Parts: sequence; structure tokens; C-alpha cells
Amino acid sequence: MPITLQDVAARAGVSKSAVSRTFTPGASVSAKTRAKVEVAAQELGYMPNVLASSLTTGRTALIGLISNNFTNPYFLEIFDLFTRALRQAELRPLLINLSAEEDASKSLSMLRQYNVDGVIVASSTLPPDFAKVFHDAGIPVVHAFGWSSEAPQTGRVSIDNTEAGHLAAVTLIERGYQKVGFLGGPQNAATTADRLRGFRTELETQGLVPEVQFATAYSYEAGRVAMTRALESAPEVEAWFCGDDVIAIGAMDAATALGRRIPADIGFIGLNDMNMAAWDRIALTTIRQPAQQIVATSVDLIRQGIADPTKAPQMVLLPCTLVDRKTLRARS
Amino acid sequence: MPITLQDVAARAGVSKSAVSRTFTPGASVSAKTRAKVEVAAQELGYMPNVLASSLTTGRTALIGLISNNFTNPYFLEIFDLFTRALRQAELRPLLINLSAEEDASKSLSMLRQYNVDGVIVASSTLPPDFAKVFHDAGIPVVHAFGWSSEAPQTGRVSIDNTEAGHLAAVTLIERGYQKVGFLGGPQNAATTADRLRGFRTELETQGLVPEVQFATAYSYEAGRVAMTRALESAPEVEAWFCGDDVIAIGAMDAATALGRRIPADIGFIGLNDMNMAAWDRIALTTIRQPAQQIVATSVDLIRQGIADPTKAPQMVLLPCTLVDRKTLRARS
DNA sequence: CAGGATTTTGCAACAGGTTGCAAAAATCCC
DNA sequence: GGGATTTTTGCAACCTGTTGCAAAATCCTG
Repeated sequence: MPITLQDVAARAGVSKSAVSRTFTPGASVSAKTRAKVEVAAQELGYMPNVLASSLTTGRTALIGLISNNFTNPYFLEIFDLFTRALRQAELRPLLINLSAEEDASKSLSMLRQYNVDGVIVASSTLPPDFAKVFHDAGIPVVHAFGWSSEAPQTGRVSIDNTEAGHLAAVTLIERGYQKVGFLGGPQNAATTADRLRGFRTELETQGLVPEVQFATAYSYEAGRVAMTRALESAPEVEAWFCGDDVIAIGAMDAATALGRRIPADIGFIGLNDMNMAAWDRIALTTIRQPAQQIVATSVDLIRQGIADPTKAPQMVLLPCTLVDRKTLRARS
Repeated sequence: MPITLQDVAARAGVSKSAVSRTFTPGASVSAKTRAKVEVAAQELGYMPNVLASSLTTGRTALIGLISNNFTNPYFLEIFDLFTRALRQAELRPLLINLSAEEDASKSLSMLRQYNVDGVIVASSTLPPDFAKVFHDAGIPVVHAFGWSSEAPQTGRVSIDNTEAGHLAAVTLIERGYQKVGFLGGPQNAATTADRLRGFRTELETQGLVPEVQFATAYSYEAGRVAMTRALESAPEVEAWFCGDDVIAIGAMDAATALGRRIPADIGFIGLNDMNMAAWDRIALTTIRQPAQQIVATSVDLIRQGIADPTKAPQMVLLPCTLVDRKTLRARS
């Protein structure tokens, strides 16, 4: 029993078209009819049905927001940013938890059923060609936080992970660490490979080669078990570059549990700079991703893709910066 | 250019109705036509357009998932659970970040425009009558994590916050604490009042009266500043019951910063039992909300509400339990 | 004020499905 | 095999809006 166009038209004494046009920006309506319609709509409490109009316009203002990082607190910040930015752009997020999805291809058909205007993939672990499926289906898509040098041509926004690896290496070298390690996220995550490459390349210039280990997930637990193992197999490492803040925290707790003091005995540097990294009891030295900018740019790219579907996908890389706190020894 | 009903009908050599019925559970189609249609649909890659069908059926399978707790890591766990449970129920979350919304009433009209089948409010800080708006608009709604004894008649699922207050008090008494404090969440959050009431009542039986303080938000920062203030104004308090884990962590860091050792000098008990509470460097003794059950029940209530809109809203209270870790001194 | 240019308006078709109804087909029973 | 039942099917109307088109109304100019 919601109010329809019909009802408003009847009350205002005009045709359906007139009402429709009143609510369509840029349509041709005289001031007089517009006024009549607006009064009637007001009185009736009319709201156009987006879904019905999507039938003809093909627009729903719905954006599929896909992620599989629901165990990494950093992503709550990301979701916060995305929901705000989308809201600003008059777009609505249809949230998909990909780890709950038995089959990724299902999410495509689902999103097609709902006629989403675009898709944002917010994930550092999804394979770089995941987003391509949507692109191929003609749906504007951007993959945020997941850039990789091997990724195919779809919209992408991310830091330069190779650069992040460099920065980590430079920082560790600068602090005088000689035996360093890399504790990456899941080995098959494309971002991990890039970070490692950058890290390695820079170390090589100093004739250093890192110990390398991988956690099975971007999570505290994974970081903890990986580091427990690593401290056994490579106890000589003096500082670790961790693929992610939450992994770093798990790793640090593993080190603490084995009696190592941070940063006196062993150093850690993370990546992301999630809010939590600044908490006193964490105080993690880390590499900051410009999340706000990544999100803003992603939404902007999506808007462009919606406005002009023929536009070629864009790829933007943003710079990352070091945030020095207390898990690395001071510059020697 | 997506495939439509029409296309499938043509290919299968049947009427539109036949195709429609094939995809409508419980409709009358012979096995033979169903088979023909399915083949054709398969070949063409047909997917029914949910939005179009919603026009006649009135169903969208869309559920508004509203929250304003995007800074509390606990809620990432909640979102994870909700997306999974909704997925299981073949429902899709349209995510709304209420803190980004300038005006709450806008979210109602927005959700109406999208014809959502139901609304889940996942928040401990939203006023208890917030959900009522949807109920009054005829949209099935359940407010999860926000029960309050003064809440109006809408669907609700939560722990019994008064009971949680009791439990906290009993625990502190049992450990021999005499001077205790309550550091609640935002003072106007209804859940806060209930927790305080339960806490106070139980303490009274022992002739104790708590110091009470409020944080301005459910966040680390808010907990930290509130506790810094509290340690100044009420330094004699030996143990604090904090309205939430993340507040507790902030509070504990404030205490540590002022040189108090936990639990030797001062004790803390939280509420929620978020994953992070179990991290070594946190090891928070806390009261556990059965999040999984709260979510499952909420989704179930929504399903019932959709199935039978005349059904009276249900309210369910779930029990909470103590999780003992390391921020309270041992039982004396 | 006439006549042409411009703007506004309503009609009807359409977007992609669903569904009541009556006709057609299949099934059943003796 | 024939008639009564039951099931399946297609037609056409409908759900709520949008939009091309032609007619109607308004505006402008001389």
C-alpha cells in the first residue's frame, strides 16, 4: 500500500508523466505543474520506487561492495570509509562477504540479478583477476587495496606494494639491522609477492638477503603461529617486516611469549597503520596506507565508470609513508 | 543486453509464463517444460531480474543492515556473522553507516525506496525507539545488541544487560574488590543504563556503591580519556567494570600510562569478549555476549517477520557468561 | 494580433517479470 | 474408450516508473 506515481498524479490532477518528470532532474516541467506535483507528493508522502525506475533507466545506485577480510580490524575502518564515500556519491553498498560465499562466481550472478551499477572489491587477498570478471560482464569495477604488478586491466587503486617493500627495507637498514626477515600474508596473495620483491631488491643493494616466511591469513592467529615457527627456524633474525599490522601484532605476541623484548631484542615493522597500531600497548612502527585517499579515489573511479561505461579502466597508485612508533630500535 | 525471460521463452518454445513458473518455487509446471526451459536458460545464461520481479511480488530479499558502530572492532565480527547468516537465509544486506547519515529519518525513506524486506539494526548506542520507525512503517525490524528495559515493542535480540551488570558485580565482589567503579559507554545509550542498574543493585546487597563514569563513545580513545579523568577524580577505585571491551582497553592503557599495574594495582572487566580480548597483550577478563546466537536469532526473527507480517514482534534475551583472563586478580 | 518558434503535456508503449483465469492437455477411473 | 478430474499452459492484465512522439499550450517577434 505504498503511495505510487499514479496516486500522486491523480491528486495533483496531472498525468503520470508529469509526476515522473518532476522527480527526474533535467526533465521538462513547468514551474506550475512542478509545484502542484510537489504539494501532492508531500501530502501523500510519496517516494519514487528506485527499483521500478531501474527497469527503464538501468540504474539502481547499488554498488556491490565485496570483501573477504572480515577478520582484519583494519577493514572495519575501510568499510567505514567506503560507506561514507558512497553515501556522499548517492550510491548504496550491497555488502558481500566473500569468505561466506562458497563460490565466487555466484556473487557475479547475484550482483547481476540486482543490477548493480558498479562493484568495488576491497581486498588484499583476492586474486588480481577476480575483478576482471565484472569488467568483462560490462560492470564498472575497481579493486581497492589489491594492486599487483601482474594484475590485468581493470580499475585499481592501491599503494605501490613494491615501493612499500622498499620503504620497509630502507627503514630497517637505516636502523642498522643486518639480519632481517619478511613475514608475508598468504603466499598466494599477489600483494605479498610485490611487497617481498620490493623488500628483497632494496636489501640486495646492501648485499643482504631476507629470511622469508608466510602467514596463512591476515589475522592475529596466523601471525602468531607463523612467528612462533619462524623464531624456531630463524632465531637470528633481528627485525621482521610483516605483511600487515594485525599479523605484526600476532607475531610480536609470539616473540614476547618466547621471552624476546621488543624492540631491544627484536624489531617489527607492519603495514597499514590501522588505528589500533597507535594504541599504547601496541605502538607499532608501520607503513601507512592512505586509506582515505584510496577509498575516495575508488569511489570516484566507479562514478566515472558509471557515467561513461566506455571509459578505459584506470589504475592509480598512491604513496605510502612510514609511521615511526616503538617497535623498531632508534636510528643508530 | 542481458538475457530476459522473453529470450528464454522463445528459445525453449514456450510462453513467458512457463519460464517464470520454472523459476518460481511451488508453481505449476510439468517436468517436461521445466526441463526445456532449464536447458534454454542454461544455454543463454539467463538469470531472473530480482528487481523486476520485486515489482509484482513485493519481495526484494534486501535487508537494511544499519549500524553506527564503525569504530568498534567488535562490530566487524558482528558484520561477519550477519553477512554469513543473511547469506544462508538467501537475504542480502544493504549496509547503512548511520554515523555518516546526517539524518536518521533519511535512512527510512531510502530503505523504502529500495523496498527492503526487513531491517536489522545492529547497534548498542542507537536509541531503543529507533527501530520503531520501521515497525510503524510496516517493515519487519529487529534491533540486535541494543536491548533495553524501556524499549518499545519491536523485535529485539540481546543479552540481558541488567544481568550482565549483576554478573560483573558478583565477579568483582567474589575477587574481594571493595572500591569498584563503572565506566559506561555513552551515557544516553539505553544499554548503559541497564548495565549500571544491574551492577548497582548487586553491589547494594553488599552495602557497596560504585563510582560511576561515562565514556563519550565505544572507542579506545574515549575509554582512555575517561579513565585518565577517573584516575584523577577517584584514584581509590580498585576495579572497574567497563561498558565494552574496547573502552576497557583504552582505560587500561590510561592506567598503565599512569604507572598502575594490572591486575596488581587495579583491575578491569570488560564486556563483549571480542576476539581481540584474547590477544596476549590484552588478555582481558570480560563478559561474553553470545554474538553468534544473537545474530542467528535476529535473522531468524526477520525471516519470520517477512513470512508473516502480522506476527507480533518478538523479544529474546540471551545469557552472557564470564570469560576469565588476566585483568582481575585471582579469587581471594 | 497573427504566425512561427519553443516549451509543456499526455498518450501509449515499454522495461522484465508475475499471476488470475479460462482453455487445452494429461490423467484417472470404471 | 468415454467422461470426469486434475494438471499444465498461454493470454492478457498488471506491478511502478520512464520516455518518444505528437498535440496542446505558451511565448516571442514584428
